[in-house]
Amino acid sequence: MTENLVSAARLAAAIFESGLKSPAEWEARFPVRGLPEGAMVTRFAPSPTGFLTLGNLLTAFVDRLLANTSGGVFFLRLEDTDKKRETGDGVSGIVNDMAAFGLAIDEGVTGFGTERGAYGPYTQSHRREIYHTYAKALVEQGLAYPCFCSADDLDKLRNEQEQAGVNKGYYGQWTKCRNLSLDEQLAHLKSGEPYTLRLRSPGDASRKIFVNDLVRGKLELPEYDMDVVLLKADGIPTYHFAHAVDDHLMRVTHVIRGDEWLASLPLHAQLFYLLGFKPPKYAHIAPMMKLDAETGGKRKLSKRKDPEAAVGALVRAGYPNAALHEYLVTLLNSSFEDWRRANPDAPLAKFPFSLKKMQPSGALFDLQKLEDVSKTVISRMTAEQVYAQALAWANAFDPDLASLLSNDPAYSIAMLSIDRGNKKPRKDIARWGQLRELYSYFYDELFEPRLVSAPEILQAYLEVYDPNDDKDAWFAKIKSICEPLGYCPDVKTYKADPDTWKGHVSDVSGAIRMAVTGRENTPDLWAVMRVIGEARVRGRMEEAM
RNA sequence: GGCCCGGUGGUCAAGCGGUUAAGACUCCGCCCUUUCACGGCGGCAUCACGGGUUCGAGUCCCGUCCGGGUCACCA
Repeated sequence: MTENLVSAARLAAAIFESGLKSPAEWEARFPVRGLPEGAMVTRFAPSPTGFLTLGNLLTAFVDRLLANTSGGVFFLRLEDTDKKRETGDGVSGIVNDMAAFGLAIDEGVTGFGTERGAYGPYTQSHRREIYHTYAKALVEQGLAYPCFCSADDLDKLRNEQEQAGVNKGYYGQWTKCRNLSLDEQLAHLKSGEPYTLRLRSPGDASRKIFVNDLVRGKLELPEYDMDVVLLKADGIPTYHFAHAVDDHLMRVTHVIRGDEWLASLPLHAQLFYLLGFKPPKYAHIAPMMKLDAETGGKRKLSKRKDPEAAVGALVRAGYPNAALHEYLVTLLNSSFEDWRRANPDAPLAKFPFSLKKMQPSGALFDLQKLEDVSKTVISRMTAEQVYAQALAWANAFDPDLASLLSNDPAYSIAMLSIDRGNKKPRKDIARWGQLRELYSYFYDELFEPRLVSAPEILQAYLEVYDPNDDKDAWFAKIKSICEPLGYCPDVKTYKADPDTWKGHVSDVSGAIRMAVTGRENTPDLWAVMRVIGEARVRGRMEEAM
């Protein structure tokens, strides 16, 4: 036994550079966080490959929610251990998308090459020394060994296994490098051939382990028995090893990730155990899905195929963050809709979000539902809030609209106040990008005049029009011009005997609406006319005749 | 193929052995309404299938089928 340990120490010394810190030193440098009981530490750990979709953001959103509701910490870590996929600055896109989406981080990566927080570095490529410390410790305990198999060797191995109809992988009898003698290992090392560092797994696939997942509950899975690669030939860790080391040292309590990681849970459990770490709690959440137009089936939301689901595209379209957030919570916990109805004005953070209430299978990204949620969210805003947010959006994406809006703020706010602030607010705006189209007639620059087929209506109305009329007087006048022109002032009367009339009040007000706004569909006409003012009303009506 | 996870209306879903199987979105009717909306009411489910267990089963068990994931020096 001691003999073995001595060998292991010699092997470790031959593999690793000298002067490495000890695990204890890292432990001391990243102490357990002094957070109150129950506070959750969560992290979002994407690989830096550019922008994010709503689906990607789903896990980050859960992370943020959990940290918020528990008084914990949420940070951003970069998993840039795959140098083959490196694409320059893949960081800024992610940071920008998160910021645009309204997801703040407490610590971690803040931009290309910048970060803040006491548990860094938060970029894996800068943590090499730390990984090597722990890798060395594993080697010293005989729990890891260098593997000199080349990519070709491994291909051959897989072929053999395929032929034999047996599970593929580096395990059991197939582990060529596992039982090399120290002298053989040293000789290989000395020759300078590339090698990886593999785990000497004590697992036995015929045994079961029980792991707990916060979404799915208790899971029975086979023990992990593969000698996975811990350190690649370039000395950079694989995801699995980095996950264990980082989440332990960064004192993460809850790992929220896509359910594609479920299968590696036994490996991770083993890694934490062998490293002597307390494992975090896990929640594997299903990815957001999309109905595939070609196959007709569900498939994971993809950056490439679903550009409309990219965070940048959603923000550009003008969905308010609050709407995006509410939509996501609706997807996460369906009980949210009931809660929201009961607490229309409560902040989202007050919602008792529960991982257990999440559906284990993937939900479809539903743009219509998003639109509806967004309309409701916006309908509950005050005119001032709508103005501020719409203007901020327009400043970024539609400068012409921005100048129209800000030209006369009081006017714009008056426009946005129509049918708003009452118990049944109008639900017309789903995204700021619709504002230009929806409210165009309030601005002469955007107004598109339309000819009205019944000019006599306009003529008659112009004679009685008084901009100072209150709503009842206004409405009475509309009715008063109906009959002389052959229109029925009362809808029910009209319906009882439609043939004796040319139409009813709806046609009369419709003609006026068309002349004044160029639309068939607008908010309350009386209010619209008050806002745009007498001059415009008269001018447009005359023009429409 | 091995292992794992799922399967309640077009969509998101409640439900956890006894319910007329909630609710939301979409769609379609109707009602309310000066218009446009909002809102209200109604319609839209053989709970994947087949066997059990039970007085009784979306709800528990087994099998089948279907969907997804995973088996990399990618994450």
